[in-house]
Amino acid sequence: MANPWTAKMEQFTTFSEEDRRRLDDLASLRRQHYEPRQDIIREGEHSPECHLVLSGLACRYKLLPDGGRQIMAFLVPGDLCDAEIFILKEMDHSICALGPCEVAAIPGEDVRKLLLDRPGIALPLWWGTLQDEAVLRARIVDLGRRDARQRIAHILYEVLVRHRMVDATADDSFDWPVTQTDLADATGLTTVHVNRTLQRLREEGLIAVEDWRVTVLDRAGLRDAAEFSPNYLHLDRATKDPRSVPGKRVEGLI
Amino acid sequence: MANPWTAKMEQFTTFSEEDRRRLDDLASLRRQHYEPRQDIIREGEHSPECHLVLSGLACRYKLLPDGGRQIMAFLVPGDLCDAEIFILKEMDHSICALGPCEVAAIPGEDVRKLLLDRPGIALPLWWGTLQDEAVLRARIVDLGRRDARQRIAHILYEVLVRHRMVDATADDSFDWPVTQTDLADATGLTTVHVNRTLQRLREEGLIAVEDWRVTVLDRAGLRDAAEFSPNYLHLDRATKDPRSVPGKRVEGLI
DNA sequence: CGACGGCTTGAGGTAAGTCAATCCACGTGG
DNA sequence: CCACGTGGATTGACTTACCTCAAGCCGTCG
Repeated sequence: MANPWTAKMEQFTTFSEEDRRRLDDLASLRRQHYEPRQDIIREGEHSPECHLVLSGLACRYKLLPDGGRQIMAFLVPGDLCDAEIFILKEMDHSICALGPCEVAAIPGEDVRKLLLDRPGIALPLWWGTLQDEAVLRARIVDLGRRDARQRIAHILYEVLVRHRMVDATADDSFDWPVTQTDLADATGLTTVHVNRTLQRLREEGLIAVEDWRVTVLDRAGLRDAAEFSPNYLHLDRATKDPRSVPGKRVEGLI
Repeated sequence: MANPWTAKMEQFTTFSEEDRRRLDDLASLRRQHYEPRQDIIREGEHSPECHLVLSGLACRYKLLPDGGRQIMAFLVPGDLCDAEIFILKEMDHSICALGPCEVAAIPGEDVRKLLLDRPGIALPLWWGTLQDEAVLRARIVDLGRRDARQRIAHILYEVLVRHRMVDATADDSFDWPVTQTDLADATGLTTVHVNRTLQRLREEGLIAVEDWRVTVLDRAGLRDAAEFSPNYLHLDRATKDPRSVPGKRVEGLI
């Protein structure tokens, strides 16, 4: 996977060669490796650089007074962990690598410079944050109005789509270094109930889980089980610039 | 209440006279009135202008295939409804006025011009969207890991704080044109259960509800019931510019 | 080998849901 | 002035999806 950051944004726009080169530079400047279960940034901290997931799976989470944990979002390659550090004094939640992760640390200063030099980049960047926000809203709908089976199906289907968005070679499976306890903390359920619900999705022939990898066996079935409606990902390309290269956008994602 | 938009952003920064004047102009240019239960913008629509709540209470919501509704956020004066229209082709959710609302319709073009003319406004504007996003995450924690009493207490306490943020004269009560059915759709509960839970909060002497107005009788008690932690609102002012007027920020919010 | 983390299973409990009726304030039309 | 309809709040009786507790299983690793 070349640069998942540009790949993600190219669902929305087409970059000039120079734009893409500058983004690639930023993404390869300071590469970091995180071990499974290692925090990338913690609640209350501030960092002069923001973090971009290059490979692996991470999550946004918050710890509760009673020791509980709520996972608010899964981060796939191409997602920014903490764009808020440009503005806010400290993080109001933490980010943790679930499996082994490659991460680019991007100095805030460089992003500011890039936005000045290459004004065409601001919009795709903003689009990315708006998509992230829409993903949060989708989670709210899940937690508020759907049962366990729908919640889990929705998360899995969404992660599949978001993976395929940044990796045109991906098939219907993806790495999933997520314990059932993690999934419980993301869906607002208990481990026990997640276990029984996953069993059911497997029995129904919708998914298979093996060796920390999920395979979607019946894409339409899983989509229906999740009542998945893709509009919130805003994958309809906005710019219709006739000069632009047609190629990059991944088709047939949903 | 003068201009709730600047009042909100002044929790974060201090504007120059000229900045404030320009913002005031935008907020008063095209004033609209919405009746209770009237949609301000609907899922699937696009609008050339974005909407700012000047007075009243509105909500972000999404309709589900089965006819259900999930309210994802309450909008108080000073909140932008649909900043995404600058970027995205269409809304992925709807906004509805809960009570009578005064709304400013701000042409996207004017915002772009303002950002170019007055660069100092970009950061406070961005801060606003980041706060909105943090409010969404708080809702996820609520829905995922808290029981009915905590959820309702948290929403009420948060709305109180956000009101006080934009209205220094506000006491411990606020307009609440929200039916128990609305509150059920926001908390992921049923009307029946919301009813019993509200009764309990009243019996405990934490709140009183009368004539579409909530009065918080025991602020500390409600805060504890909600396990409210204010850090996600990022009310610690970031800029420490010594030239700035000290006055505008509202103290003792929490 | 034992310890451990993650998965699985069973039995029993509870917060919240469902269904259905009643009450009350209101607005409206005859 | 009253009968009526309506939307919202309230209540009771019953059901259920999900939780709790507790044990057992299995592969991995030191």
